[in-house]
Amino acid sequence: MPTMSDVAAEAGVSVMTVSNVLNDRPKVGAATKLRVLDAVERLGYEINLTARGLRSGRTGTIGLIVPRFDHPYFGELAAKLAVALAATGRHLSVEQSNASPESEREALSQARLATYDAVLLSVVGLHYDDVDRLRTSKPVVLLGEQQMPPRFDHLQLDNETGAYLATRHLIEGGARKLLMIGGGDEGFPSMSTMRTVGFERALREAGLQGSVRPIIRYEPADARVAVAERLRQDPGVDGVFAITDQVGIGVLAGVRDAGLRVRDDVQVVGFDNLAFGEHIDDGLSTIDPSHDWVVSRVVELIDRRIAGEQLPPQHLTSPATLVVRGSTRLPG
Amino acid sequence: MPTMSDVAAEAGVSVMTVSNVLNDRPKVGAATKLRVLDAVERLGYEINLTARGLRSGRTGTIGLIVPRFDHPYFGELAAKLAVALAATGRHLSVEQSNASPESEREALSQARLATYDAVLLSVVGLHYDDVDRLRTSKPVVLLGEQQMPPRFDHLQLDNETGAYLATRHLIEGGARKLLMIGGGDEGFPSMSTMRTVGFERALREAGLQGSVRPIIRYEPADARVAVAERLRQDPGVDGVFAITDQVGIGVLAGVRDAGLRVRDDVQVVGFDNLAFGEHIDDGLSTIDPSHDWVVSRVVELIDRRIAGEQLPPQHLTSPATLVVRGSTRLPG
DNA sequence: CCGTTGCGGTATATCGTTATACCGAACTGC
DNA sequence: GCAGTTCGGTATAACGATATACCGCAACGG
Repeated sequence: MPTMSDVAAEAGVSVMTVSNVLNDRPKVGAATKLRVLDAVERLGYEINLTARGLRSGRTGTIGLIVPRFDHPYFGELAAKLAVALAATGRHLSVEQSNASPESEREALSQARLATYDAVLLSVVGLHYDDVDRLRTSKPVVLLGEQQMPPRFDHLQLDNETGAYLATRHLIEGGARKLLMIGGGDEGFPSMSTMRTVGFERALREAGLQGSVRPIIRYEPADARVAVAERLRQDPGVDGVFAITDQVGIGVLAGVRDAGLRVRDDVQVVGFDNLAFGEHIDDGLSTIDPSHDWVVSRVVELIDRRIAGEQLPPQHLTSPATLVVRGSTRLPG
Repeated sequence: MPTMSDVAAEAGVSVMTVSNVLNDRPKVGAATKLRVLDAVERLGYEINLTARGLRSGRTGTIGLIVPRFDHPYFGELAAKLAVALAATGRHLSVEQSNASPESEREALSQARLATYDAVLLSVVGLHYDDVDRLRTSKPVVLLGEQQMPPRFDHLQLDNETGAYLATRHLIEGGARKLLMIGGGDEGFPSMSTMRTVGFERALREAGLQGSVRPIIRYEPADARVAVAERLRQDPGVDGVFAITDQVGIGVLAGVRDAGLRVRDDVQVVGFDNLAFGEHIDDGLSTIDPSHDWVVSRVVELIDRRIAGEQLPPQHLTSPATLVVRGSTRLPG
């Protein structure tokens, strides 16, 4: 592969001039510019990003580290981030943190982080200490609902309000005996804790009782079994708040497994507004996490951080809004 | 951030010795090794991957380029690849090719590809010429159903057999008037063409007629409208082959929109075996693309390519198997 | 006692860029 | 006519690793 020197020789100029042309730096004459571009064309030259990165310290690439690739939530977020970053001339590269314990350490190592201009770290499933250990010279923005060291920029969702809205919606649609699948107070303000708090606030406000059935993994299969079992034990349940849409799929299936009808017998609402929710059964009502809001904040924030702007750690909370579909009843 | 020189100074050895220790190269004494590791610890040194990459030409990272992050098919494949690669000490980094036309060019540029030890390129949505233009010194493995330049390693699915199995299964369950949603002969052996061929082979074998309703985007929403419309025009349809599971979701919804029952009135089978298919309604019957098979082939192949082994371009076809769930009837 | 071998370790060049400083020629203003 | 700018361009030294070649010393065989 040709290098910049080859191009310089071909065009009869110095390497710096080639570099200047390729980076649109000012001090280069029109005629020279053409000669260089011509030589680039003839040799099929393309820049070596590794060398550029080493010398300049910038790579043009933003890293996004997610716990897993095969969860639609991250896929949908990543897709939107990629588009938004592309618009600012940056490039998104996504890594999975929990392919193995070993690979998690590696993905979070200073060495790996340093290959990016900035890192977006989805903290779901990470521990406070894992993140606190992070040493890095590059900007890091945390994403997701988990308590984390305050020295980082951190964007999260308004879990409590979202859960409150979801639950209130169930109640307004006539539910009187409510069940939350997933969730439970974990003793610190995690996603699970905060959504449970919101669930309980809505119940309290309405003077109703409800119960929480925690599950270990937020997977459809686990939720399905848990909800079916519970509905058989406790047939009066007429409203289920699923902690995520992924859990919600399982809840819909579990309601059917128990021989009941979604909506008419048991209303169901999820959380996350994943794309498939629109087409499952008559649609899964849910809480929208405002990905677009998050994405534009993130892009703005890393722009400023990369530019070296000094500002205190930003802790932002994105709004949660209710999306009504066929798994719940409208009030009245 | 400390560099290798700092560590060398701290330990009272040369940089090469530090490098030798850190890379587990033989020619270093036990005592020296300890001194170096100790210095590394004290300084909190981590290697600069960019510098290593520049000098050695290897990065330890494999790139996976997918058309979009927000499609579960790629998420599921990427997750399995990440795990399998982690086991061989490599690291997976995923990029999206179609965030914008601009970013597609960039993702496929020699410059970008050169930052990886090998590149896995999902060719769905790419044109023959886009891929044919690819110039790269690194191994590239193509993934997916699309006709592509034969000089590349290429893994695809046995689309024809998969579609045949799906269709035969519908027929065995009693379907007599079949409809394929998505698909159509595109004039070259694309995924759409091959799945359509398989569909038609099964029909021919059974002496039945069927029709194909192409759709532009393989999205639930488009499929839903298309299938509902068709079922109203043509009420006798009792079996639908959806070209993908994603389309299948839409078909299930469309069948209900048309006032019919999935399975009892209209059997439905999809393709891809996406995770959510197990929990939608009573489960969506589908064709499994043998991701595990693909993943182990890919890992093996890039191992050999990276080792510099010379072998002719590998064109492999993964087996397709039927997964029966609640959207179809068992024969008899 | 001397040539050889092997072990532990080092000096130096190099990967392909960009940052920095500097330089010569042409132009400007007075 | 000369100092001061501006413009176009270059030489050189990094960035932080690794590849290569080489070196000193102890052990060893004959």
